[in-house]
Amino acid sequence: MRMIEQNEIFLLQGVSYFDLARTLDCGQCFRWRLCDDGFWEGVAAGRFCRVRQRRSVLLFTDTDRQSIRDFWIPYFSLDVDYAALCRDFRSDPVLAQAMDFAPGIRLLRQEPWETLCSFIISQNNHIPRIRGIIERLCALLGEPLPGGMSSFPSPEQLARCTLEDLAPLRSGFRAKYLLDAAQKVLCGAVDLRAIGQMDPDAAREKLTGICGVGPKVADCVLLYAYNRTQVVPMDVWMKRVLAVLYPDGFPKHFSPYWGIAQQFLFHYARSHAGLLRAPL
DNA sequence: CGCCAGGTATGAT
DNA sequence: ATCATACATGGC
Repeated sequence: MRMIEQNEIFLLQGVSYFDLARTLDCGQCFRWRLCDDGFWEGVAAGRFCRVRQRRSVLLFTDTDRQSIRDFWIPYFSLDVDYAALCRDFRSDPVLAQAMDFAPGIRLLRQEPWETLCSFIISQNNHIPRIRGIIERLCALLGEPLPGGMSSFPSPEQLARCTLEDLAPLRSGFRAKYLLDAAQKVLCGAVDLRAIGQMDPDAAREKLTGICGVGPKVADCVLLYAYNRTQVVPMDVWMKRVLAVLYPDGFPKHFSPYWGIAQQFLFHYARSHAGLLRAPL
């Protein structure tokens, strides 16, 4: 990969095994929007940018060279050798089919606090509605950023709120969970920095101490924010995949990376609902 | 209009 | 331990 600049637009060339649209639209993140001009715009960790893909080239605007190198490349996992990973995955026929159906999905490295809140909101909810709630949350409590979007509100900002303050989010029963998460993170009962140093079982134990955080939400945080690639969040779709496509369990061979494989399988399952819907 | 959603807390066996 | 049920809301 190499980066060149053409009047305010940064071009990242030689990008492979990457599909921007699928990566941003596969249910791991909720704050990116496709604009009419083909650019995706979004905010991550308090940074706004616009990005578009043309074959093996990524075009960035509203950011700078250093942010791309130090933040956006790791954010999109463009520093990870997916060629080797996908070659390995291909030895499994089910995974090969899922990757052929929708190649290029990469695991994002997202900010832990935002990821925690996002997946608290995700429970028993539709993806379009998850997006709406998060958008209203950021507009209500986040800091305005250049570009028109707002940052994700900090634990402090959220902890200052009452349930009534959060009513405009229309987040239903989840609002009290958000407040509990904010309080526990603010007072140090849950130390998001320390969780980054813990093994997945200890981390899961800590996270599920937050009201509204069960095993599925905790695992989403471990995978999508802490890059614990061995963790597989078991939602209804992955349970169906397991029951129908892997009746003898997931092959052990890829165990350090099953979380990444999960992304292809999750997307494949949702796109073939008819084949997988009935059983559980 | 009902059905259901990237689940979890709660109370009952 | 395991199992059923309620849960707020609105996209489809």
